[in-house]
Amino acid sequence: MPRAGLTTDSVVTAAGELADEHGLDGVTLARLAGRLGVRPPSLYAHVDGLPDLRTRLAVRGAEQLAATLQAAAAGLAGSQALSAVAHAYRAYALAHPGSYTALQRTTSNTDEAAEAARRVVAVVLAVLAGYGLDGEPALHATRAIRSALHGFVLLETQHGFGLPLAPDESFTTLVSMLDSGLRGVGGASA
Amino acid sequence: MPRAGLTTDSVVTAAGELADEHGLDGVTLARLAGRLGVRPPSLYAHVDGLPDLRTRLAVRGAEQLAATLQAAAAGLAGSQALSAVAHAYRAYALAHPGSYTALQRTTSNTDEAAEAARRVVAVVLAVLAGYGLDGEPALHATRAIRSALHGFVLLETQHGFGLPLAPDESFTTLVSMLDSGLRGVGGASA
DNA sequence: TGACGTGCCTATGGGAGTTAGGTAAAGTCC
DNA sequence: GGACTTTACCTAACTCCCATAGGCACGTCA
Repeated sequence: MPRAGLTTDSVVTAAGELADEHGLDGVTLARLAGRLGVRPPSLYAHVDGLPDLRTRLAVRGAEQLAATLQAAAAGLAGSQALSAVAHAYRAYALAHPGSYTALQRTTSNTDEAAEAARRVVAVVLAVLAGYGLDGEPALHATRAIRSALHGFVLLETQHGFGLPLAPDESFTTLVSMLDSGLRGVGGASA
Repeated sequence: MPRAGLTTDSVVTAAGELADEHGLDGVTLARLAGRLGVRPPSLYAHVDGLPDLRTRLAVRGAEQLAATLQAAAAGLAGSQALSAVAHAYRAYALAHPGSYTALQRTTSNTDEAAEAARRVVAVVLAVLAGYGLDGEPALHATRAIRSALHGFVLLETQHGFGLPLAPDESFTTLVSMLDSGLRGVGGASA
């Protein structure tokens, strides 16, 4: 029997595809092994069990998200930067729902995950500088923005919006609320 | 052997406690049966398996949340109402993390779940009326508010905030951003 | 007091994650 | 090019979970 030629990277990649198709809970070692043409125990040579696999998915997702946001914000400032980052954030989550869920559900904070999270925060902080915010108030505002984007995307991907109302417009409303919210808070403290 | 005297209600209540202690994924029929002094199959007399139990947890959580928000908003308007609702929302999620997770993850939309969701939306819409918002813009704003609260609470309960920064202040920042965001959007369209 | 409904039980099956130990393919050194 | 080492993958087996089927005994009501 020829070897499948797996690596940790190819296993995690396949798991990501599985997560985007069947949801994060649909990622089982049995199904993943089936897709890779291998028996479940063989995966343990590349990944240390299901929790480790989930952590790796989360780290990969965080890194991709951070890179996406950095690229989106490049060369922009103020409202334009905020809007670009927000839409890039949402686009990533919609395109990779499984990875996004994984990245949210991580409890084990590895160094790589922390590093990716730091990059995301850095991008938002750079945007906030355009609103005259820095220091501790900027950190609080970062949390607020992150919360809003995260919540919206989660509700949207998990079909939490009951009403038949265009999500695009709702998202635009959210972004402009954040924009004027930042001007209100920033204007008071800057 | 004396009977345990279970009812559907007592089973769901115990499951809610379990969810708040061990997380929603920690709610297994085996563990639940152990807590109730009963064998796992006995639970099927009161609940139709694990998915049904999760749905019931979600419905109960949604009803409790709606009632909490209604009580918090009573007699208030404008910024005060917004702040009261927001803080009540966060307090409920922090006090009942398991139920809150369940209420978020529901995919099966029963009539009761829809009704509870409708009540939550109604409370927020009433608050928005104080900002001069109604109709479709109010619905979009409702989604925005819900997203922000939901995202914050999720990040907080799942320890998504890496930095050692007081969450209370971050939340206050979020609420005031929403407040000025609503004034910005509301003033433009009302 | 006897029959009935039903709450809870044991027994059983199937599927998932995980570990232990074996086999054969791929790489390495003389 | 042949022998040794490494390692990718396998089968077998264990545990824990959800779920179903069928049986026993408790409580009620005529």
